[in-house]
Amino acid sequence: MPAAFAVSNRSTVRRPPAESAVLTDSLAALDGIGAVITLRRDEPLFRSGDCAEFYFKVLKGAVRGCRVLADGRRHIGEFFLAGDFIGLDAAESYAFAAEAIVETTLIRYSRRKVEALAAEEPRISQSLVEIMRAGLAAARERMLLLGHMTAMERIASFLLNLSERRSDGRVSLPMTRTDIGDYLGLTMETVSRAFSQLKSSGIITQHGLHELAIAKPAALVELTKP
Amino acid sequence: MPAAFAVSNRSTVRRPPAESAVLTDSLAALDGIGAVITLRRDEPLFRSGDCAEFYFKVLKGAVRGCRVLADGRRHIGEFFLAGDFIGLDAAESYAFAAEAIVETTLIRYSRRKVEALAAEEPRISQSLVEIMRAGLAAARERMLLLGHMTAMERIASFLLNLSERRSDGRVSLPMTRTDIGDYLGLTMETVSRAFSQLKSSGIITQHGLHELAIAKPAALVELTKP
DNA sequence: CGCCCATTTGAAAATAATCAATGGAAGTGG
DNA sequence: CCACTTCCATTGATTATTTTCAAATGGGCG
Repeated sequence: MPAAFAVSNRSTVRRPPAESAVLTDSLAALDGIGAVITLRRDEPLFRSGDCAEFYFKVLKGAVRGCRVLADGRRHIGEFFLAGDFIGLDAAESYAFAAEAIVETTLIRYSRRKVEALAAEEPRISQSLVEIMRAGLAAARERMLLLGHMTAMERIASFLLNLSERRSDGRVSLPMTRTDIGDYLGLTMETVSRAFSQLKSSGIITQHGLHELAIAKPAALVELTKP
Repeated sequence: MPAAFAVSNRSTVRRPPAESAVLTDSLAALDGIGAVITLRRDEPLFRSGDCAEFYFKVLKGAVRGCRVLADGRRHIGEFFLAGDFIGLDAAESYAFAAEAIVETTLIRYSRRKVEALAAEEPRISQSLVEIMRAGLAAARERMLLLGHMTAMERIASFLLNLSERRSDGRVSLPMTRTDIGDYLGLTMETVSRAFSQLKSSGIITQHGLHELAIAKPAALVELTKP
């Protein structure tokens, strides 16, 4: 039962520039058939099990893709930020719920129309396969992180991934500490302690609760490998 | 940098019977263009970074897909058993190394030929996308397992997944305890202790080191959820 | 038959989770 | 606009699970 996943154009996965240009170009053709929608904080985009009628692209804001386990534990499979696609990999229904973390605007594409376009334009279906490949690669990186990294290594990797989405060495964290914990397989307290430690060692500086700057990127990279 | 992944026809991912029939049928067309190869125990199929010239299908035996971290820790991304495809999702080069766990026979397909076939036969490329979707879904399940499950929950899930590949309630474990640990994000010792506990509570019985039977499947299912 | 390597088991140490309390920011309503 | 309320974040102390270190057992392969 496949589900939603994210790939941004400034992807966290390194890819030859030419290829991502192709990807951006051919998918730009989709924008004509999309409708813009807006979600308020904590508003659901879809629920797990809903018929997967649409694809989405985040324009502004942030969305979390999450599942709730039998005993109440929550797992966040993905954060979708500006530029990310949601639901490209769904089968008949979504396997995750998606909720806005902050006020968010998205483009909503009819899956049916996208598939019709893709059938005519091989370049579009090729782009979709590329996006799935990148999603798979990202999922593998995360498996490695979740299976073999310590708390600090996970936090450091997480911050570096987010920082790749901006050019100014800053990181926006619209989500709560609990969200981050559920994403990294840690508790809120462990996340908070790691942040405090990074602050006191001068590796990061905080500018409001939801924005911070990476003062020593090299030191952070060191922390990702033990 | 995408890599290899596994999907069997008796997939661990539940899918409507009609769909998997389509998948099996259209991919059977590939068998004509494949060559059979054999690997001895611990022999590499390919290394990380090798040009991804081929796809493979396991006929008999078992293969592990693994990466080695900077400090020597090893991560196993996937076990490929009979029926599984390897390398379908690779880009230009393989992102994982693949090694035979025991003596293994595979079919080797030229990637170029498969892609030519897929370009002519939309059903084939559709099947490839389906396989990638299933691979992505499996990767998500594993992220959940690695991020939010205890040692015993991981072992129980692992054994149940393997048991779905056979109809007789038995499980073959061609890999070592260390392999299993590297796959589940645990140490060899923790894996061994969990097995001992399952044996002493009568949930599993051992028939040789590399084969066991699940005596109380329901009890094992209970252990996957806390 | 014997050696070697994987496994099992035990005890100690470390990492992260849990429990608990305080502090602070954001949002609500008067 | 301010005060109140609520939720989120931080910090501390304790507990639990898993890892690490170490030794002994056992099976499989030559």
